Amino acid sequence: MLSERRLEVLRAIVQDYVGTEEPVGSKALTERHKLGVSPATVRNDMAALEDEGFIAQPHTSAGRIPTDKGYRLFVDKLADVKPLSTPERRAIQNFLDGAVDLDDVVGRTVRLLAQLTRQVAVVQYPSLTRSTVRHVELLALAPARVMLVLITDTGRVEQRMVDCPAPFGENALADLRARLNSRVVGRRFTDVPQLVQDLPESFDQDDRGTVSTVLATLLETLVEETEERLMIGGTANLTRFGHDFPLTIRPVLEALEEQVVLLKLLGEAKDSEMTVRIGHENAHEGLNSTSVVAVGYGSGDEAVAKLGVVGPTRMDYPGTMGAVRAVARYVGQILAES
Amino acid sequence: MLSERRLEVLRAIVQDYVGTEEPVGSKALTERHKLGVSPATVRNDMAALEDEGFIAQPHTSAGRIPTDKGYRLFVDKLADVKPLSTPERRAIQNFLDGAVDLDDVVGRTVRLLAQLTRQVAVVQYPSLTRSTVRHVELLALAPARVMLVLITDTGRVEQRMVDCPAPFGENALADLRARLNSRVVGRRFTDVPQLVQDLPESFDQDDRGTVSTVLATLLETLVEETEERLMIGGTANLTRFGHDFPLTIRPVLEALEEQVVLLKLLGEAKDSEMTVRIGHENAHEGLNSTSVVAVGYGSGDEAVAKLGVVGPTRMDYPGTMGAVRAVARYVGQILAES
DNA sequence: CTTGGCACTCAATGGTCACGAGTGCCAGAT
DNA sequence: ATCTGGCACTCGTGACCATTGAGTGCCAAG
Repeated sequence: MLSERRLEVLRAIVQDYVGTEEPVGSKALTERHKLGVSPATVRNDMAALEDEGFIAQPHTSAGRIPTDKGYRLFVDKLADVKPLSTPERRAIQNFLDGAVDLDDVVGRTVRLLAQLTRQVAVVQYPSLTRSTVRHVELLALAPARVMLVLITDTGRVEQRMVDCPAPFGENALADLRARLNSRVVGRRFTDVPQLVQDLPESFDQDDRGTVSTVLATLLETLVEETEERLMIGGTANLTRFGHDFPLTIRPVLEALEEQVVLLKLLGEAKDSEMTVRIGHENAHEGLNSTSVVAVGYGSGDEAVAKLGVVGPTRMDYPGTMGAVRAVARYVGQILAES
Repeated sequence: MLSERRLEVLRAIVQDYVGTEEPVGSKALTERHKLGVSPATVRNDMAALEDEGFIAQPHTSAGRIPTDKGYRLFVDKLADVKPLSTPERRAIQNFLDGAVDLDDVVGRTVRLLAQLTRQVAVVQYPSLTRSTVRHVELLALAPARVMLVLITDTGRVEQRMVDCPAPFGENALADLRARLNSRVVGRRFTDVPQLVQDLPESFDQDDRGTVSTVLATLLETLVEETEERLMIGGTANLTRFGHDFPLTIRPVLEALEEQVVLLKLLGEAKDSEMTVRIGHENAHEGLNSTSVVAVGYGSGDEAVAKLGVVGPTRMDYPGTMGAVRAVARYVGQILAES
C-alpha cells in the first residue's frame, strides 16, 4: 500500500494547499517541510499518489492539488481535531451566555460559528420530535378561535391558530388544557399522538368536535415540514472561496437558500460523532465543491439537533472540526441550563 | 432647464442600460427608440445631461451610464410604478394563503419577494411597539422559574425565562396573569409600562419582589434590541450583479448580515409611502452601489413593520416598486385575517 | 530505493497591433 | 436657433506572439 512517507507527503500537500490555495510542486514541498528526501523522490511519491487518485494536477506542468479522495484520507487518517485555545473557549462561553431566548441562542451560535471558522454556519433548531413537552397552552382569542402554544424543554416555542367548528363549551377549554398537560408534559413529542388519541371521548358530545380539531392541529405541528427549522449565517465568507467565483458561489448560495437541501444535508450526518462530507460525497450538485462538517448537539447525551459549517473542500479540517465540536458542546450546556 | 426631449433621452438611457448592463451610445439609442432625431443630436443632449450630472461615461470612448442622480430623476419624474399582472397577483395570494403562523408568513413573503424581483428581499417582523397585546401568559416551570409568553395581534410570539428571587405564593401567579391581562390586552405595547407601573403594590409584601422581577423582564422585552427582527432571502440573486463581482458582492453580503444596518436602512424609509434610496443615498458604505426599495405594511392603515428589496442601482425600478407594493398589500391582508 | 540531470510542457505575463464603438466639434442644411 | 452629417480622435478589447519559469517525467548513476 502507501508507505509512511507517502502519507506524509499527502499530508504536506493538503496543508500547503489549504494555506496557499495554489497547486503545490515537489520543490516547494521539500523546502517547506523537512521530509529528508529530495524533490525527485517526492515526485515519484506524488506520481504514486496520483495513480491512486489522492491528488491531481489541474494541468500538466502545474503542481498537485488534493482530490476529494485525498481529503477523505487526510481527514480519516492523517488529521486530528484541533482543540481550541483557552481564550477562544472563553470567548465562546461569554458570547453564548448572554442569550435571552432560543432564537437568540441559535442566532448567536450561528454568528459565532461563522466567525470562528470563517465559513458559512448552519444551525438547526432543536427538533420537536426529539424534545419533550414542557407545556401546552390553549388561549381562547375568540369564542371559536384558539391559539395553541407548544413549549419544549429546549425552550422552543411554536404557535398555531385553530379555527374551531363551534364555540367551546363552558370550562371545556380549561379542561382540555389541564387534561392535555397532565398527559403529555415531560413526555417525548413522538409519543404525543398515542397519548392524546382517546382524549376527545372523555368530553361531552358538544365539545368533541372542537377538541378533535385542536388536537388535529397539535399533531400537524409535529410533522416534518413545520418542525424542522434552521438558521444560517456567514454567507459573506463565501466570497473568500476562490478567484473563479460566480460559478462557484452561485449554486452554493442557491443550495443554502433551500432549507430542504440543508436539512437533508444535516440529516445525513451521524447523530453522535462528527461527520465530514467532502465534495462529491454531498448528494446535492451545487455543493460538489464544498465540504460539510456537522455534528449533533443536545442538552443531554442525546442529540436534539445538528449544527455545522459549509466551506470549500479546501478548508482547514482540523481547525474547523475543533470549532464545530466546541461550539456544539457549549450550546448543549446552554440548552441544559435553560 | 432640461427640455422634454432630453428627459426622454435620459429615460431611454436608463431603460437600455438596465436591460443590457452595458453603457449605451448615441447610435444604439436612436436605433432602439424612435426619438425622431439623429445620433448627433442625441450626442448633444447627452453632453448636456452629463454636464448636469445625470449620466457619466466610465471612460472616454464608451457609452453613457446613468448616475445615482440620473436614477433619482428617473424614479421621481420619469417612471410609474408598474402594476403586476393578474396571474402574478393571483400567484402571490395563493402562495401567501397557505401560511400557518407568523414565521411562515414572513418566510413565505421573503421568498416571494425575492423571486418576484429577482433580488434580495428583506422583511421585518411586525414591530412590538406598534402592535397591541393579544395575551400575556405566565407559566410556572419551577417554583421560582416563570416563562413569560407575549402574543401580539399580528401573531408574533415572544418568550422569556424569568428567574425569580423567591417562589411565588399560592395563586399569586394566576392572580398576576389575570390582572396583567385585564390591564394590557388590546392596548398598544408602548402603553404597557404605564399600565403596569403600580401593579406590584397590589400584591402581598411576599410576592412583590417576584412580581417586579417578572414585570421588569416584560418591559425589557419591549426595548429595541430584542424587539426588532427580520428575515432576508434571495441572496443568490446577488450573483447576477455584474461581472466585476467579488468586490461588489462582498460588502453587500456583509451589510446584509448585520441586522443593525438593515434595520437602520428600513427605519429610514417612510412609513406610509414607498421609499427608494439610490446608491450613495444609503448611509452604509457597503451599499453604495445598491438601491433599496422599501415600504411599510400593516394589517390596518398603519404600518406595523417594513419590507423591501436590495438590488443593484441598475435595477428595474418600476417593476420592483410594483412588486414591493403588491406584496406589502397582500401581507397586510393576511395579517389582518389572522 | 534515492538522487541529480535534462528535456519537455504549458499557464501566465506582457507587449504590440488592428479594430471599432463611441465621442466632440464644426460647418452647412433646415 | 436647431438639427445633421462628416471627420478626426480616444481608448478599451481581443488577437497574436514571444518569453519566462514552475513543474513534470524519465533515465542513468549512486
